[in-house]
Amino acid sequence: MSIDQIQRLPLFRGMEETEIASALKALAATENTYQKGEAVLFVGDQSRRMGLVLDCSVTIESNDIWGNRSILSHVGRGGSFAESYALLSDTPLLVDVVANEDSRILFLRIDGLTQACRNEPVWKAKLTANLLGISARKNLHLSGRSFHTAPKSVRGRVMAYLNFVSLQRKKTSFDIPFDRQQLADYLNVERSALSRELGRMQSDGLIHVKRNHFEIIQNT
Amino acid sequence: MSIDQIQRLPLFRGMEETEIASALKALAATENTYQKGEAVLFVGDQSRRMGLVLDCSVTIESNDIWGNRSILSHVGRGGSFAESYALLSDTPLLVDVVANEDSRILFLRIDGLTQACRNEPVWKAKLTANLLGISARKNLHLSGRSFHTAPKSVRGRVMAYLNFVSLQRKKTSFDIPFDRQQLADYLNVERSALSRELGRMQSDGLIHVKRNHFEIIQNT
DNA sequence: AAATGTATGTTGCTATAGCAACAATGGAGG
DNA sequence: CCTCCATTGTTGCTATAGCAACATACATTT
Repeated sequence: MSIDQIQRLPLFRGMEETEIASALKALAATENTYQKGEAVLFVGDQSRRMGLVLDCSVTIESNDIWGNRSILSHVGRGGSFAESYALLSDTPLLVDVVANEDSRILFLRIDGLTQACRNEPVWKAKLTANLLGISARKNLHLSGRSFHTAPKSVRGRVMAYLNFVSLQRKKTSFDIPFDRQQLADYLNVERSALSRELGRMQSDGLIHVKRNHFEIIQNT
Repeated sequence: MSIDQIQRLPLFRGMEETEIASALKALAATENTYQKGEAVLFVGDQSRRMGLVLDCSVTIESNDIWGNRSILSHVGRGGSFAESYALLSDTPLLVDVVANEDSRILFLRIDGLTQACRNEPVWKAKLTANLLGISARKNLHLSGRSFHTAPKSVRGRVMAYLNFVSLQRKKTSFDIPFDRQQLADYLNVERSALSRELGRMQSDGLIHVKRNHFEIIQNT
């Protein structure tokens, strides 16, 4: 991976090449690849390392005893996951992290990042600041998901989600990173109920759907 | 407020008295009081300041157009809120913050905390590190709420929540910080459906309820 | 203690989400 | 082009969550 690709990652933004090098060394960076569907981290794991998605994407999900999956979020290229668990390293994971496609993941050992030491290196301060921003953003994402699952009706949830994506992309026509089952699991509804409702919304003239491409039709 | 009370706040943990003084000054700390039910922050606000609960508690909630409330979290004494919005200061609030009782709030201007400057003062590094920990913890709380609202049945949600509180307090008998309506709004269910289900769970011998005191009955 | 207001419990009705089982569609590979 | 497999759509049944309206219990004030 080229250095300026790394510099573009949110985590390393604003850092000099030499600083990144020090950081990667101090954080015991290791890379790993995962096949589609393979678990990157498991419920119950106590990871001291956070993950950084170098290629493709992963899904953060919770699976209960009866096999019901609930998707908490989707992390794309450049995104990170398990920072919270790594920082609070005594807390076992409450979620699974699963590769969506064949993915490349960089692991960084960030416990100890919050232990202040004398003569702190510059890279550490920058990295902490970046991580703080990332954590803040993740908070908003998690809140976002709460909003998308708050409405009681399937239609309400779909609208909340599509509306959000549309605002984010600043387009009324867009792809979503989920297939039907995943979208259902993200919105906490039944797949068949979702399909049914999407059909109804389409005949009601609210949206146009094809596979994972959506278009929101403006009410004139 | 006495200095060692302040030092016990998670945000200022591990900081010397002089460091805290510098920090409070640099963060333009201001205090304010709110009456029960009064809004501390409104949806749409763009606050550059985070809030710190000095006394009593506040609720983070989202109210839709039809008056349906959804409670995202409960922040007690020493807890903080709106850090993410303050750090990402161009992002308008998606939630209301409401005082649960007559509350005292300390506001701190933390935007700019992530802008690195030469010769960073020690207090800044410590504060950033603390804030990172707080943010991480908040992430887990938000995930937690997702788990409590993931089950499709009212009973499932109640059990998920009570189980969690019980584990957290390490007791099978405890008070919860919500009244019925608030618990219903936290779990995203109807208050009457919640009451009905609590009754059923009681006659099924799963729990014992009185007002906001709960007891989980062990299945022998 | 009476009175008032708020919180909680109760209940019948109805809409709809979940479920299961099956059908159709679309893509990938031979 | 055909086959196979994964994804998506369809549909009838049933349980239950939501809703509304009312009843009861509890707390607070005078």
